[in-house]
Amino acid sequence: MPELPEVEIIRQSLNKKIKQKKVLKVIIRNRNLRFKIPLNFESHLKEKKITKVERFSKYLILNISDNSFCMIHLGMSGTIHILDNKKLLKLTNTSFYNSPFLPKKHNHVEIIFNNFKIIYNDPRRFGFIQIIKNKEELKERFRHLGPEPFDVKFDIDYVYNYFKKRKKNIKNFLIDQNFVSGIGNIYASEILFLSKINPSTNANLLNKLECQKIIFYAKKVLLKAIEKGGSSIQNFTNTSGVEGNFQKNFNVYQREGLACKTIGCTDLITKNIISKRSTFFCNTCQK
DNA sequence: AAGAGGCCCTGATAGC
DNA sequence: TGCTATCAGGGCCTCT
Repeated sequence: MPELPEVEIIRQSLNKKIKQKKVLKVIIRNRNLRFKIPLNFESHLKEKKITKVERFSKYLILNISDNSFCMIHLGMSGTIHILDNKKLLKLTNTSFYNSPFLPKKHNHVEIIFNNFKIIYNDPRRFGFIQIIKNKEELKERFRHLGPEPFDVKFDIDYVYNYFKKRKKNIKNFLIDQNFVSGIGNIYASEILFLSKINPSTNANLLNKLECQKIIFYAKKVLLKAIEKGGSSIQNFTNTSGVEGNFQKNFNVYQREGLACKTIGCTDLITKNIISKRSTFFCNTCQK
């Protein structure tokens, strides 16, 4: 489940690898991702340079030399691998695959460069790859998304006023991309734990101090996760050295029944289903 | 317009 | 052992 930090880690290594490189060929084995990959996808990329790789929220944005964009979303189980002439590099550790090697199944898209290729693998096909014609179209595509937690627009006035006129629990808002973009189910639980706010709390009941805490810890948790190379849900080891470590810093996520990490707290972590999503919290620390 | 719920998909796991 | 049911959840869609 790549969220903003994991996508940022992938962006960094992908940018290093393919910036200013020319696409020689594109192979598509399965067009049926979340959205069908259009038939002209291959010809659109062929013989063009990738000028740089950017990111917004959980979206990777490959800038193409003709001023168009190739947008990639990894959905829940998408991974990107680099197959070098000599070695295989896995750029994300968030899939359900345990193997550090290239999975045999579900390699849907290959983008081939001079002496290496990048491979998009996605067992559940919740991800997608789209061509965006120009900047205006890109802006339109992201129009519905709220600011990232790092955005100066994500401030106390925005958050407090947003909550004031709405009626939904805070957990739901944190994973609502219209409100704030980039946070998913894992980091939402972590942010609320650090903010000492119960995930079921109605957002319009939060005072300004609590809103400030959410803003502060949203930034802090995501930055820390990026610093740690993202989160690996499965505990595998990999020789390519691109594994994430943030899962070791989880306070609540997937820690149901384990001791709360707050010093002096003797409670156990609880799991609740909120709007069909598992939510982890400490009933004592998060009132 | 806000918010609830459904759907897409495969693999891991639980239960019989 | 082999079957079926359930769960995992991001984004988009429909309905109220």
